Amino acid sequence: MISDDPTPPNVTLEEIARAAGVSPSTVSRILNGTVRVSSEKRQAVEQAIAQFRYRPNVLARSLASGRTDTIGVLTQTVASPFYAEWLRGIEEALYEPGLTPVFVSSRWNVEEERTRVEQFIARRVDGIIILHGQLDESRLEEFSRQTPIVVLGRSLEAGPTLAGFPIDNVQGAFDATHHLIAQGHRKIAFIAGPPNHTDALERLVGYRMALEEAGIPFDAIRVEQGDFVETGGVAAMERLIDRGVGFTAVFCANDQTAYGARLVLYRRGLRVPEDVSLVGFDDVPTSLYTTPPLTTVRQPIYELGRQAAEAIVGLIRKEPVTSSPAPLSLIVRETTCAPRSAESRAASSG
Amino acid sequence: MISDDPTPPNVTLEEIARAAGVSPSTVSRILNGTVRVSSEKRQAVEQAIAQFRYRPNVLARSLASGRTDTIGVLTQTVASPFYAEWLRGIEEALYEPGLTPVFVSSRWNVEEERTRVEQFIARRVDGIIILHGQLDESRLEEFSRQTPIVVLGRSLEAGPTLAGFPIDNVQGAFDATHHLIAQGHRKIAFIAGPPNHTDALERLVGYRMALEEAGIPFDAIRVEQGDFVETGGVAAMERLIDRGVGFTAVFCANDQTAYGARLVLYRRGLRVPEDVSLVGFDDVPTSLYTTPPLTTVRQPIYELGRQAAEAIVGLIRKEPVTSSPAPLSLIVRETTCAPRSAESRAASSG
DNA sequence: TTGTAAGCGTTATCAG
DNA sequence: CTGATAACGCTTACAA
Repeated sequence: MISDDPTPPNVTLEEIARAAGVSPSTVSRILNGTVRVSSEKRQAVEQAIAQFRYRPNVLARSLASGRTDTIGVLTQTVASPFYAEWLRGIEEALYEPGLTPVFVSSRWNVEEERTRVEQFIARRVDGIIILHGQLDESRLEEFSRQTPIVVLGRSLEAGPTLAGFPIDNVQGAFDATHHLIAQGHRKIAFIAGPPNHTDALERLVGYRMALEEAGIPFDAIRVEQGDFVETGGVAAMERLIDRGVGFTAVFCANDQTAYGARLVLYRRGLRVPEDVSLVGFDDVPTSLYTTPPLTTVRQPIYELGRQAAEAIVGLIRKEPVTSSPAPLSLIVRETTCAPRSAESRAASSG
Repeated sequence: MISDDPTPPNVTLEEIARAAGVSPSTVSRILNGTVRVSSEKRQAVEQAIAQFRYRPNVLARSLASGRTDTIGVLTQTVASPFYAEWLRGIEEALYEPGLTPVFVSSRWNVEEERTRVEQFIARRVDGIIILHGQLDESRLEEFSRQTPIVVLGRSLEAGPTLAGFPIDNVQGAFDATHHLIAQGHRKIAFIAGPPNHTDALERLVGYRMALEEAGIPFDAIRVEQGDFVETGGVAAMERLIDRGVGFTAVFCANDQTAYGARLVLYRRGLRVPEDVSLVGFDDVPTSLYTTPPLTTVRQPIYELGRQAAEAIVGLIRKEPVTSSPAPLSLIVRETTCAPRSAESRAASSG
């Protein structure tokens, strides 16, 4: 909707053919290495290509061949350390098979999400990778009939062109909470994620399960609402403290939330982990460098990205897809320790 | 009941035309709103479109129209908090004009960078935005003859289809260093960026200029090599301390470097800012949440992204492009303060 | 091996 | 307003 002039002077395959004194098909063959061509003609063609700086028109090629060698990648936002790492995994894994990822974000909007997928299909991408997403399963199933789809972070009824890679948030959250309990904490607060976000909900479940298993009664007063970003962590932690709720540890629904919480702790003069233990979720790259380094549940994000990429390639090739994503793991760093009241028994050297 | 909704693989415009009893051109017209059509036929067509779930093939459309409504965006990596924010700016600004960004990264590889740009051209993107990039100017000039190009972070001789948006790294680094000096620091260390990176070099220049202006002799012993990521900051800071170089403040070539340096300080029991003041560069989103929040030079990344996007749109429309990027600004937060006293050398010896 | 020719799905140019 | 009919640039049987 912008340009108003005709296509810029672009050299075409036909012109190359003419210049090299061969037929268009021969040029095409050389370009794609389809069949052998006499080195004589090949020379001529290659020279013409170089001379005219010829670049094949990908659009025309795709239109004719029915392939675009392109994978549509849909995320909620591109502006997050979490997604960035994930995209990198996809990108690297797609590089070798010669596929190009096209990243697009739906900015947390379901409507836009649907539009984006439709755009992908309209662009005839060879496959689509969706991270989470809020599209309902039937819709996904429908779309997948037009283009293979892999959804990361969701459990889907597998089909020949649809695969879901669930992520075990419950287990991860359980482990994190359990770790705190094992260190002697009983009053463990939880800063949740967006109430409509599946991951967030599952993490809450894991938290509750660990509590229950340890015979610690769940108390809603220790649960605050966050939003998966720093500001939400700040607000939640402030409410938690101001309300006078007692706690010796805080489990945050993700790392960014933990960053926000950690800042409030700092402002209030509460030390981490001596006064309050802190655990995050995701293991975003920066979490290794917070002060002190954050104990968190590691999602092998980069790996998951790679796997999603490999899965979509498999789907495209109609190969069987093994959907067993890498497991989450608790990474104990330095934001957790035994609560002070238990110090006498712990006798750690810190 | 068997579904009467088989969703044929690929419905085409022609089939819609047939189903609606009109000619392909009429369908096309309705799709593009080119000219008025009788509401009678329009009805029929729209119904057919809905019924068959028809989605126009973008490839064919582009091939025929010579327009892709797409902007190629080339970054070094997609896995950086810095780039993410920048991409978001581009994405938002391109949304309104109806353009779709295609993000691709060259992974710090010059060769790949060239390949990517060529791919963009082969895909007939309407324009290209490059962040920094290592392509030499003549090459860029050449490429820009095929497709308009905007380069952010570089100063380029402007042409009708090429524009560079330089960023004043020197000034930013000068301000940061000056801030430290103004607070009484005299022994200011500098952790540099990659030696072949223009931004890194310019920041070093700014550092030296501020020193010089204040009559403080430059001492290479206080300059350590980093690499713009956390690990480099860690290594550099360790060398700085282990070597017994005295300093009361450290200026880091970027925020990620500062994160690494800050961790070493923490490990060594040096407080920030009481024992050592710390300044970064970029103002990555997380820097607001480090402990304590990082004093840094703010690059209005999001804004720059928007501007780059607007510039490329301008170039495409052949409108004059005003290339005056938003200036950098020092954001004083909590990692800097006056040095304790002349005696207190942070790393005075081991 | 190499050339010919028929598409691929739309848009665009002209007549009606 | 509407419908033929060329492009658009390349791939790919099908022949030669």
